[in-house]
Amino acid sequence: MNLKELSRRLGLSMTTVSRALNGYSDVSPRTRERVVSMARELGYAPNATARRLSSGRSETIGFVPQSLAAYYGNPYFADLLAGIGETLHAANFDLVLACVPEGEAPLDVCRKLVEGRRVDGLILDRTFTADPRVEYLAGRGFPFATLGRDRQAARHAFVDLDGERALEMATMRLLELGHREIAFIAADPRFNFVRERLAGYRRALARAGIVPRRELLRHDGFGEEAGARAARALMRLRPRPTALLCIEDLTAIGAMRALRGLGLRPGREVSVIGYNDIPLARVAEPPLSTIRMPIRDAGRRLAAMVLALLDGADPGELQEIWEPELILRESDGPPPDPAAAAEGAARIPLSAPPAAGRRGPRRPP
Amino acid sequence: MNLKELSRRLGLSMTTVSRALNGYSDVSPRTRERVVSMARELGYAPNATARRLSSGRSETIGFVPQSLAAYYGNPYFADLLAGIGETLHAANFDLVLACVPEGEAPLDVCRKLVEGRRVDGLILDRTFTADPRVEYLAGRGFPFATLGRDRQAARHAFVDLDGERALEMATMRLLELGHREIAFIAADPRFNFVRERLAGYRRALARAGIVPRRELLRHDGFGEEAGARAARALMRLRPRPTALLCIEDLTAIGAMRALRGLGLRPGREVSVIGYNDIPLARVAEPPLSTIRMPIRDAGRRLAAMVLALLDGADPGELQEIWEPELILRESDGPPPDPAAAAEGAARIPLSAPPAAGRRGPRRPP
DNA sequence: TTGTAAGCGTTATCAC
DNA sequence: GTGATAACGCTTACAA
Repeated sequence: MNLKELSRRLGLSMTTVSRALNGYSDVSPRTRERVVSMARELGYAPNATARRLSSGRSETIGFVPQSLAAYYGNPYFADLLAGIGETLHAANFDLVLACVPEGEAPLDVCRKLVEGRRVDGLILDRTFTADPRVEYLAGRGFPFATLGRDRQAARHAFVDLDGERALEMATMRLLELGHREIAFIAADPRFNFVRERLAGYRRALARAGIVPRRELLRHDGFGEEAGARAARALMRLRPRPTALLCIEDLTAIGAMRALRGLGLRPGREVSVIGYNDIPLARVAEPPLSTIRMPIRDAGRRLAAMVLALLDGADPGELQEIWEPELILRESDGPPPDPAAAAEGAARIPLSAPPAAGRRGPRRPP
Repeated sequence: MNLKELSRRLGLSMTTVSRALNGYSDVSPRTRERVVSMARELGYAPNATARRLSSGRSETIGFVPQSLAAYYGNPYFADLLAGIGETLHAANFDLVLACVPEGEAPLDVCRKLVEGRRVDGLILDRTFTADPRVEYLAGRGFPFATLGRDRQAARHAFVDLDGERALEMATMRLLELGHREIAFIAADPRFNFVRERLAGYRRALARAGIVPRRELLRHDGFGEEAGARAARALMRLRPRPTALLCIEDLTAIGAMRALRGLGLRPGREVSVIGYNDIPLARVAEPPLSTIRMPIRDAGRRLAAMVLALLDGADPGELQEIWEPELILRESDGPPPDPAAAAEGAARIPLSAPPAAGRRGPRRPP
């Protein structure tokens, strides 16, 4: 059953039927009613492909993850997609999920989608500071929105949590608790959000007059395993860090596991703070202090932004930096020996551990 | 740049250019080369929508999850999509992810996709025993494959782990360790996989001459929270179960957490076995014994099956039941008091706890 | 308010 | 080997 057949049966032209069905005003109520009820009766559904070709719109938005691998084992992916999907669904748009296969560049996937006119707009996540996907799309003026900023952010729509501020808050919290040896388990610094968070960490420390030793910063990656590995390495340092900031909750949960394995209680001997507030964070042991990221809402906004772009909105008006919220649970607390930490640790120089007796008191063995 | 313009520049007809580009044999090598190089030079990419309309194929496969909500917090979703996506990508098909909004039926989403001819085939997951999506699609002879069986499974392609066998193995393992009070934290029994696993549990128990008390079976749902809740309730039972089978790993991880909260060590006082072998299972505390589900491979197979269906394959030839593998880690072990468990517990009747002194010895308080 | 007809950019069917 | 030309099923000027 197609439009031609339906109009034939109604004794009307395709034009009139099409307009009746699409809610145009210049069709008589009686005709519309006849058309609609006959369409339902005959089970008519318009052919989306034909509509798309004719209208020049694909009614489809693509999502091109930086790497799906980054989401393996990561529970918040479904929530992001749900937010995007429900918004697109309401607008009768399809969501194409582009899975970038190992060894292929996300840029090539973007290209395929854009040049084949398979999508009207795109959503990107986990932007690199210099992101080839962004350069390409912004260069072409193609409608897109990103989760996270990058160096071209001024030119496109985005939603981002203020990661710099977030890590500043988390670091300040630890400083206020008396920590001085604060480590950061980060990830690949090509990710812009890694840099931002790092900047917040450094800023808070700098304000406290602390330059963190190089060894306190690690770029291990996402996921539990990476967090555990990093934590174990950090615990071998002397002086030993009394607090661990983690790039993501899974990292933090892995780190806490490693700590427990070493007989160190997270939140007591060593504080840990995560990022994202995944469902697991609330029920971790101990419940993880973290930064709340309303990922579902972010998905909704991203989809809405792309839709707005298609309606001619200005990308400059579609840039949102959300204020972070620090969720304090039980994985952070004062360092075990605040006096020693405050006195000794803060003056450790940037690179090598101090030569014996050269400066400052050493920690008790 | 479109086909017409490209052919004009080449001084060839659209027909020839189209055939040269699509690898037809009846075009001279010289012409093909000219066409291909000119196309690249001018950055020609065919309009997918036009191709789709003309060829009658949408080159798109849809994935309609039973409920995306079931995947919130569930880490294996990305892996499933990766498997589907990489296979489709290789075939130059798009993957449309249909997010079923709360309050809407997955069936309606299927309808929209099928009747609007937006997809050539579908993939479904978490089938109900009586699944409206399946009834609808099978009834129309639409190409689709499911992750999991249902009562119409004979009529369509599917991949499934043999859940009945899996739970039989898990239950037998516990019986061999000496457990007799074995609880099952299940989920909504409309899911066919819940029924299958339940059947395996019952079969193994029956073979050991055990009819489980009704209270030992719970239908709490997925996720950590549900698992924790169920475990706490089960631990209030007398006699107390010495082992917990869980419908999914997250459930099991939640259950283990609750046990620890009650001062019970998983793998010692109470054994726990999960299902799926998500990455978290390996690093849980203690490492979780579970059933391995190669979800990525399942995604790959499902996509390949739908593609095969489009090439005319017979659904009856595309039905795979995979043999489960029990992964033994540290969350299972003998019951704390095997003698008492073996003697007393097995004879508890099905429904109510025994009236005092009516039959069998009671457990020591 | 309704109808005619020209696209949309391909692929497919024929002739030549 | 190559080229007209007709679909594909819809939307949308424009005409009536």
